Amino acid sequence: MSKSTDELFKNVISHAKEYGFVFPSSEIYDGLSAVYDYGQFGAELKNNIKTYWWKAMVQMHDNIVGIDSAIFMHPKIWKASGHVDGFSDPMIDNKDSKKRYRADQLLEDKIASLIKEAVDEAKNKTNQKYNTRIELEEQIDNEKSTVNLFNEIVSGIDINAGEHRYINTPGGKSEAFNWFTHLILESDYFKKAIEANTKLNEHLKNEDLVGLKDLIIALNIKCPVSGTANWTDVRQFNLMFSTQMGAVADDADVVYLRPETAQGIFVNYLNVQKSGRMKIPFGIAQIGKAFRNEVIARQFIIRMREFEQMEMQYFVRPGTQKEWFNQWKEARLKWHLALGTDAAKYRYHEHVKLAHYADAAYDIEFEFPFGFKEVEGIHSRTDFDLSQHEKFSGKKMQYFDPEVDPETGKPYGNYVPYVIETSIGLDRMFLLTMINAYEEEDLSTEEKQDSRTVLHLHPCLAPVKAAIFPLTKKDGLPEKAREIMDKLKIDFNIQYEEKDAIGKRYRRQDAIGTPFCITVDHQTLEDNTVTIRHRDSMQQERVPADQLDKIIGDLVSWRNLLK
RNA sequence: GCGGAAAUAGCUCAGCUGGUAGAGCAUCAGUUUCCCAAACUGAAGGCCGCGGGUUCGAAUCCCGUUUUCCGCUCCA
Repeated sequence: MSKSTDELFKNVISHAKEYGFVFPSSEIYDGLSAVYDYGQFGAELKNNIKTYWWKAMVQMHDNIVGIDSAIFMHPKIWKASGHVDGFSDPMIDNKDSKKRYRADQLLEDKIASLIKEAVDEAKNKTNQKYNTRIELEEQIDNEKSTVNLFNEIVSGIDINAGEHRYINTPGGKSEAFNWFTHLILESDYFKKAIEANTKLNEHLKNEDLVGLKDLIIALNIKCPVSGTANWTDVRQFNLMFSTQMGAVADDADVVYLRPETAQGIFVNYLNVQKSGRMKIPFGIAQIGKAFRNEVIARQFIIRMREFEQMEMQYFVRPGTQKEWFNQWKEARLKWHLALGTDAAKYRYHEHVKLAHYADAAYDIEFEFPFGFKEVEGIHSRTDFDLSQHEKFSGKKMQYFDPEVDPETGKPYGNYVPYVIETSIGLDRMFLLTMINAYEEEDLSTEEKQDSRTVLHLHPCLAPVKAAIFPLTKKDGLPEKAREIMDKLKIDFNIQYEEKDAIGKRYRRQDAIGTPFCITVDHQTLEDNTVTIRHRDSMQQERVPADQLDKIIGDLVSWRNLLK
């Protein structure tokens, strides 16, 4: 990060606070870490971003509907979704290097390296004994594949039955290969690894943090950075917030604050499908808050404990997920670019390591001053979520598809739909919009140094659509200006200002991104025309006052973004 | 959570080797002004982050603490 971009980010943050966009939460009580409040203009801007999304997703698609599900949900939902297990990681710190690790990953790595020792040893011995060259294929001769090999051996899969996957011997796999696997299974390294693996799984299952630490000590695992085994205790990091439901403390059940809005959609999939008579493919959209106890939550509103998501889950026929995935990937980037953002600031990032539920995943990333960061994710979630809920709830999540498959000539029939998810972080989108709009413009001439800070917000998103100024606050100009404002404020968010020099008022509106300033002068009293000044060009034009609603209406119309 | 830095008016900061708290902008009340900031007069605004210690005396020195920033660690 260069000095100047670093500076830019800081300036945007202080601008956001100074002009009523974003305030630190509970500031008068020293603040609450990683929680922020949206101020008077921030709330407007945020609402406008939501409206843009909702219109683009729901209003513009006749097969997508929106819901608003509760933040509290049945605790079993989070078991089904995998959040209860996946969202609480055992962590351990090395006291010398100050590095933090996931305890389970440290152990898995150690187990993998033990297996590798066993395999290498067996390989060498086999090569000696049979005077042959057994080579592990390249693709499995690394740690990850070693773990796979290990898992297959452990789970009793007969590797002899497989193809030439593990061993590449010129003379076939028969005797040398058997000897090789025999050596592995007999190896002390391997036995140690199996034992460690068994214990690891046991401790994880029982949430035995002490056991995990003991195991790390017993295996003499060292920090890769400091090289010491000077570890802290293993601690549990719960990434879900919990609270109690029920007024009487004794009877209260633990419920979680949802860590994502998606599950609210999945558990209502049947309700929406039936009550709306939805036909596949169809989508369910939702905007709502979600909560995550991040280990480190920083960098302003990019990572908050309480945040808002705009998600759409698109239910499709199995086998068609790839096409839909690609289609939504394109469509979502278009939504971003329609705002006029420089396309070079966006990029796709493909997930190489996929989540347990996904068969494809792309992020849309934006170049923030501190680097490219995910703003939106498009994930192909397969039928994982609905199948899980089918399993945990016992309710059938199937859809009967009466359409005829042209290949078989029969209807597609019953299936659990596949899901394409588009999920955008509203707060990140907000920050992106602010950063992208923010400019410190140098307006200096030879005679005079001058500058202005301006938010080049898209007129559709601007918190205030227009400001009305009487040129001076006498001669009946304020009255005339208020008269014009009263007509406009029915349709638009309007501000009235009469204090300070006209130039200063223009600059104040620039700072909050108001696209248009309307000035009432003496000529207005004569012929009912006003000047309208455009934020970005600073150019003025004189127009009839009674056409303002149409002129402004056209300029801030959603048509400009959605067409 | 660890390490480093910082915290003084709404904002940006000054305040020396301890001696009663300062500026500019912003705000408020007026004056001036027919189109792009910083014109004139006046007013208000501070437990110098919080707690302790040293001292006759602490914004200033010491210790602790909180918050923020910058790194590291985590993030389907």
